[in-house]
Amino acid sequence: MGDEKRRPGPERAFTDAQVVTVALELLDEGGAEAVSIRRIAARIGVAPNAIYTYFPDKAALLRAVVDRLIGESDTAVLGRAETAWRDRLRTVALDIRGALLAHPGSAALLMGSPIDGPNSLALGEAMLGLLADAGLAPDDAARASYAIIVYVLGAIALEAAEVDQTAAVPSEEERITERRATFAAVPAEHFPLSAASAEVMARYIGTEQFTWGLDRLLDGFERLALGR
Amino acid sequence: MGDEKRRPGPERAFTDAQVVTVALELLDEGGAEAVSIRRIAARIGVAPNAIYTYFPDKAALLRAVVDRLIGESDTAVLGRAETAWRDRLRTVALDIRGALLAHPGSAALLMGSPIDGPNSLALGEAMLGLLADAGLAPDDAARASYAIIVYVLGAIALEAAEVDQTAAVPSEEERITERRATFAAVPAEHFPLSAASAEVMARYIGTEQFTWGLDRLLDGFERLALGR
DNA sequence: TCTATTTCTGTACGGTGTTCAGTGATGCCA
DNA sequence: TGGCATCACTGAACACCGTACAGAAATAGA
Repeated sequence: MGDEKRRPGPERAFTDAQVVTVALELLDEGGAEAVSIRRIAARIGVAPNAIYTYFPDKAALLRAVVDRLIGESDTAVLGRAETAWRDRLRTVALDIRGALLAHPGSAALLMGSPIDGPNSLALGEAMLGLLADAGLAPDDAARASYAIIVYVLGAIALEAAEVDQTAAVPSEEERITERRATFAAVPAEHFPLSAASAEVMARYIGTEQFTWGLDRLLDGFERLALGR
Repeated sequence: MGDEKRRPGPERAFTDAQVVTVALELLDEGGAEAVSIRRIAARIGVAPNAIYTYFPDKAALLRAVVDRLIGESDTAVLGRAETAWRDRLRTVALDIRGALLAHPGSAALLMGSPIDGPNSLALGEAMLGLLADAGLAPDDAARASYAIIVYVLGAIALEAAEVDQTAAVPSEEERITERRATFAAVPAEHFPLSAASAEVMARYIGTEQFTWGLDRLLDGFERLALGR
């Protein structure tokens, strides 16, 4: 691990970590489409193609950004065995949701590149341990772990799809208010059930809906663990 | 509804439906990034900016494409009351998954624009009716409906993220084989649980995993419907 | 000291979404 | 019937984008 500074050539003017940091800044300021090689380079103070010294192409850069995002959320609670497994899972799921929703446009990145960086692996490992604690057989634990990731990322992606990525993130309450206006226009004669559920549908993109669905999934796991 | 041909100006040389069709062709041939205004216009045989007569910007165009995709899957089975609600839901979920996975890159579009077109509304309405049949209270039915959409779209998005969008879609078995190679490289000393579950993890992107998670979610709904 | 290697720059290519100012065709109204 | 407002589309341009290629400067090891 100690191979510092042994190659020839001039000193590096910046680092790959710095590139990822700047990419995240741009993501926060202007959404996913504001993350461009040229803009990153300009902010670092370097020619655009200098970036290619560190990443083979833009896709690789975005993969690194995704892994940084995953690593940002605090997953330590997953291993804390003194807390009930259900609470630990809920906490981490909410934590990840919060971390990702704080960066508008992060969902677009998540869905655009495979999630297989080191931080993602560590998260998966922690969840496997937790689900084993919950009483699931190893294979079931793995399947359950992926189902949770699917649910969490799906929820975030759908929430993020509605946010204007070029502006600041509105609060949850603001976003719900806007949706209420949308669903008020649903024609009751064609879609009676939807019209009657307009209020609940407006709240689809809220924390309660998120935990409601998560709890149903966890109920399903529990039934499996108890053998019915 | 009968306002055909009353405005001045020359006849339209093409239709918005045609634009969506061509966009889908390009999506199938070259993935999401092949869908460009200029390419669509070229294929129709028209100047690029002529597209702006029909759509205010590219985002609106993509929204129309998304709704077309949703409408492509056969949701008629949702209303067939003689089949058990669980089977109906499973069938439709699998159908949607199939329809979307047939178009590589469609997931990227789905996650990039809100899903509120007419076809999406119709799908939601059908699911509300079905979940009411299952014995859920109206509010719970709405929440359950969204939870399912979250799960289905999340699963598809994660599967699509791994596919090279510029080539033809590989078969499920091919994709799993590729993942097996990836997870064989997981270091067992750092991630023992993950390494032990490598085979299941390789199969995350398969039909069985998809239905496994869906069944857990449906189990959770059932528990709610039975009042425990 | 020489040489191989590495980092970064300048330049360029082919693409993108979108805007703006025309140009001609059309239906409506006086 | 003539005029006119309205519409569909074109040509040209702008400001970007990712990235390939060639070269210059700097450094480490021989």
